[in-house]
Amino acid sequence: MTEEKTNEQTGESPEEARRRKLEQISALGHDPWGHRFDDRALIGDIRARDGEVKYVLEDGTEVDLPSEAELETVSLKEWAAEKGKGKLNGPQVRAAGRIVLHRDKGKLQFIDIEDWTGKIQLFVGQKQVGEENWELIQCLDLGDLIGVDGMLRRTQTGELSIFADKIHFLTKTLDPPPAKHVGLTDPEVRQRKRYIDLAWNEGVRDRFLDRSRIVKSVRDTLQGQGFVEIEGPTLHSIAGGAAARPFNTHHNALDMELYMRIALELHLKRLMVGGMERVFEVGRVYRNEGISPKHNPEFSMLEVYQAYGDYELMMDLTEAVISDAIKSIGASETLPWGDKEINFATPFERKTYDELFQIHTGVDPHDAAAVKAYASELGFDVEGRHPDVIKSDVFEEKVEDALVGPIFVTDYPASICPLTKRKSDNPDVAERFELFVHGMEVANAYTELNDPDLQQKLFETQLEGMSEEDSMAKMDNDFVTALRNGMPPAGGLGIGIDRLVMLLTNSQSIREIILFPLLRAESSS
RNA sequence: GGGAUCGUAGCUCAGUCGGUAGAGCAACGGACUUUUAAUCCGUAGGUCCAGGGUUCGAGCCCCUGCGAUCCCA
Repeated sequence: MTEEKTNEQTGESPEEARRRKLEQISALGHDPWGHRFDDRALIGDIRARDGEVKYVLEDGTEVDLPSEAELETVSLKEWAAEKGKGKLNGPQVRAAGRIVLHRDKGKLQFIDIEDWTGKIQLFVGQKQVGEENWELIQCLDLGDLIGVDGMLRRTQTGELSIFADKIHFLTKTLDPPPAKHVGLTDPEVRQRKRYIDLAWNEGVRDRFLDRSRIVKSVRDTLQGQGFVEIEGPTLHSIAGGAAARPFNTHHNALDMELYMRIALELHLKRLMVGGMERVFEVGRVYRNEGISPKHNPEFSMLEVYQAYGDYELMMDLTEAVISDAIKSIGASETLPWGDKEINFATPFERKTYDELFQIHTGVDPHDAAAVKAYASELGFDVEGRHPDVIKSDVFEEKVEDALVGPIFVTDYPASICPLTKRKSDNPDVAERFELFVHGMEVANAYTELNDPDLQQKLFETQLEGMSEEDSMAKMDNDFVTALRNGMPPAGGLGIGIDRLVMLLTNSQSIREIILFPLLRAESSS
């Protein structure tokens, strides 16, 4: 403690070193926080210009360079020696990006920079950039943002590189990056500090860019079929349209209890009454329930309604939306899913609820007593509960997890579908399907119920053994009134955007595809 | 809500039986004008998640709390 520190480098923390260099950058007359930097090309586009790099012989003849594959076997140096005396020439380029790797060879440095289209190596020599710029280059740290002007060429080993004429300083990074090539692994920190995860962990940024492409593709597919996107309210006075516990909130001026929406359904249907014949909304819904690898309290839903349609049409639409989304991220119909695969070739398999029930349980779905006995064996509480609720419990337990899919499960028991039209030849069966893939419910669709009297009755009917918050049957008089004004027969479809993105990007956790998933508040201690 | 596992340097991780706190990367000083996770020499860096307990002695054992991950409900 009393020992005197004789060496000025003693005890300097990474941050102190960076702050020292920040001061130095200012002292050299540069703004350590940078400024507008025009005319830079994206690194991906610069890399695509590799064909413009030529070997120019002394007589002025330009020779194409060997391909990347050939350079695996022959060094560029040997290749050039064979061609005769000459020099490499390429286009003048300007790039900007984050320093992700740094190899210091004294009077020569190799700096890898990255933007959101790719990485490229900078060849930076003291003699080439000049003394003044070289001093600035001594102040660079991993993570800093820089710009570069230089010629696109290849090094002796064949690596496509920008041979720097000048380095521009664009922004200092005070925190050191995570371990190179290992990155940030702690899942908590990855989510709390998503910026580090995005900047440094392989594939994270691409996954979120894919998410954006998928959402865009969904919109394009629907708009291409004449659907119109709308924005419904997120604050609802009745949390209807789905069976879920809502978040409660309050409007002060109106002194009114409100709920964050749990579904988009009922307002989109009101629009159908108003003559919006093909509408959809992609939006956030909020469900005050548990958090799991498949559940985040806020998530994104697509709901689509098509006048004069039905659930069969919604199956075709689901296939189109998913097929187009796969194309939009440049993927193929067969996608990896962990150590398994998913084959999204259309048409997807279709089987009825009862068929699947029979197959996976061996119990006759029409024999209520047998189903009840089977459920009892599985440990379900069966007394005083509606037969269809019992059947639904068994279905979720024994069938859903077993479904590999993609498979459309069709024709659900009507009593658990209060917003769905019944089959004209069988009022006990609802024209509904759900799409399952590897046990995950991805889509849910109905031929929409448009009979106001039946809708009112179903809202009034609580199924035995179902708590109010687990039930979709919540009276919404305003919605029933809307139906009295004539909603066309229609097909309606809901797709869980997050789950679709999970499946298409091989992400087993929803937290990998939601930028900022809900986390417990950090303790202040 | 229940169970299991985890929390150690900026990052990734070791830490034996309870006995002086360790490595790699990053950082700092030095050498190097064609490197590829560059290499080589040297230096520094710790609230072992928090609080309590047991003990001569706790990163390690016990309790409580906080946070995380997975499984189950």
